[in-house]
Amino acid sequence: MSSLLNNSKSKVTCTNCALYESCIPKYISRPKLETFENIIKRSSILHKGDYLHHQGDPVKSIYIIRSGAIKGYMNNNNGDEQICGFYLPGELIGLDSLHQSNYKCAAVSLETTTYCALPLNKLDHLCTQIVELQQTMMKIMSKVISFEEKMLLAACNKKANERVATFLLSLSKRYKHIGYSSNHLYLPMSRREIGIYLGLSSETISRVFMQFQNQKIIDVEPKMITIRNMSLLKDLNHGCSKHKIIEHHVA
Amino acid sequence: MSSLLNNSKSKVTCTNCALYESCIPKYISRPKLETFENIIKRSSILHKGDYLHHQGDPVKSIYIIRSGAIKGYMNNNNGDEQICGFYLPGELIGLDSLHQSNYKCAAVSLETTTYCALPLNKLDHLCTQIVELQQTMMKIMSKVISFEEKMLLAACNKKANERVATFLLSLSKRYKHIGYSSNHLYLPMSRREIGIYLGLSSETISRVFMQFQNQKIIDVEPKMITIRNMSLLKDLNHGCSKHKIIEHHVA
DNA sequence: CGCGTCGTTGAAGCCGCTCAATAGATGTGG
DNA sequence: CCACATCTATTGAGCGGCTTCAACGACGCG
Repeated sequence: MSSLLNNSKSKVTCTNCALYESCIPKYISRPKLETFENIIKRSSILHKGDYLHHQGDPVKSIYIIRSGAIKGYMNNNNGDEQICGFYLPGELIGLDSLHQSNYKCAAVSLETTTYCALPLNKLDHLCTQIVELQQTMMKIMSKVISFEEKMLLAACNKKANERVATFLLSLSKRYKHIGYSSNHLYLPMSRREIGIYLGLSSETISRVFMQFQNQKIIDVEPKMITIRNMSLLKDLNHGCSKHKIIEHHVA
Repeated sequence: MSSLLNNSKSKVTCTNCALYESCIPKYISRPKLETFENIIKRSSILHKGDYLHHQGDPVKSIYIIRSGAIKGYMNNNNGDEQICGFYLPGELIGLDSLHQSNYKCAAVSLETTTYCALPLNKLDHLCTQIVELQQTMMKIMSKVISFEEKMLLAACNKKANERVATFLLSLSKRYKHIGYSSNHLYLPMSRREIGIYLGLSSETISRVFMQFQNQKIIDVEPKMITIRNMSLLKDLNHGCSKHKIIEHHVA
C-alpha cells in the first residue's frame, strides 16, 4: 500500500518537498543532505482515526508531519482523556519520548495525514556525522520546551478568552511558519479537543468564539477561524491580570 | 570573590561532586570526562535575590544547579509575574533558550545557590567529540519536554487540590532523584509563587495544604511539607474527572 | 432518510478569586 | 536582646467565571 507512495511518480526528495524551508534539511549542507535523505523513511499515510503509535508502543522513530494533523493524547486512570498537543505540517512528533523506551501517549490522525520517519537507532550516529543536524535538533527541542512553557503559562494564569487567544495565535504563527495563511486558520480538531487542551469545556470554547465574533476579532466557521483583528487578539494574549510582580535585588 | 571558591581547598571535580550520580558526567566515560571538565565553569555562587540572568540577557551558557534553588519567571505586558519553573539541584537552566540569542525570562535565586556553567560556544564542538554528551543532552531535553507536558496537563485539566498534589509529587520525585528524602520536602518558594506556578491564588495553596493536613495526607510547616500518605497523594494526582475519552479507529 | 456527532445557546450551581483581617515569622536597628 | 517594622501564611465572607446539565439545530455518513 504505502510502498506505492514511496516509489511512484517523480521521486520526492527533501529539496523538492513543499516543507523544505521549514524542516530540518534546510540546515544541512548539500553533500551531507544525501546521507540524511537515505535514512529518512518518506511519505507514509494515515487516514482519519488511524494511529501513528499507541500508548505503550516502543519508541523507534521521530516523525515529521508532511500534511494533515495529529493529536497526541493519553488516558489517565479515571478513563479521562488528556491532550498532550496537536501536531501540524512541519512539526516533529516524539521529542517528548526520546528518554524512554515506550510511548506514554498515543498519536492519532485528525484527518488524512502524511509523514516522514527518522529512525532513532540511526539518529545518534547521524548527529555525529552531520554537526548541523545535532545543532538543529537541539534548537528544535529548545523551541518545543519554550513553546510548552508558554502554553503552560497560558493555561495556568489566563482566563478563558485569553487562553483561546493564545491558542489561535499559536496556530496562526505555526501556519505562517510553513507558508500558509496566518489569518485563515483551519481547525483540524473539534471544540471539545480544543477545550481539553486548554483546560476548558467545549461550551466555553464555543462561547468565547462567539464573543470574539461579536467583537469582530474573528469570523467563526465550524472548521475555520478567520482573524479579522490581529492586534486585539494579541492584546488578549498578553493580557493577564492575576498576579502582581515582586521586585528582587539585582545581583 | 568567586575565584576563592574555585581555587581553595581540595579541587572539586565532577567525579567527587555530590550530584555526580544525577548529573551529566555520569554518562560520559572517563577519558572523555576530562575534556568535559575543562569546559565547565564550576561553583559560582548566588545569594538570595541575586540574578543568574535577566530578561533580555544574551544566552551564553547552560547552568546546572549544585545547591539551592532558582526561580525562572517573566513579566507580561500588564506587569504581572509568570513563573516558567523552579530549578533544584542537579537540574539544568536554559534549555528553553538555546534556540534564541536572548533570554525571554529571568532567573533569580530563592536562597543561597551554587551552580556550574556550560558555555554554549563550546557545547556544539564538545557534542561532536563526546557522543555520550550529545545523547545525554537530547535525553535530558526530551525529559524536560515530557515534564512540561505533564505539568501542562495538570494545570489544564485538574482542580486545585489535584494540581497541588501533582506539584508535591513532582518535588518528591526530583528530590529523591538527587538522593534527598522523598517525604520531607523543603519548599524554597513561597505560597504565592507556588500559586502563580500552578495558576492558583496563594490563599488557595494555603487552604489546600490545610485540607491535606486535616486529611492526614501531609504535615505543613512554613518551609517544609512532610508527606504522610503517599498513596492518597498519588490518587489525587491521577484523579481528574473533567473529560471523557472518545474512542478512535485502530489503524 | 434517520442516526450520531458536533456546535451553539440557556439556566443553575460550585469552585476558586478577591478583598480583608489576623496571626506568625523574619529581619533590623537601637 | 528586645521592640518595631515588614513580609508571609492563614482564615473568613462575598462574588464572579466557568462547569455542568439540558435542549436544539446543523451537518455528515451510512
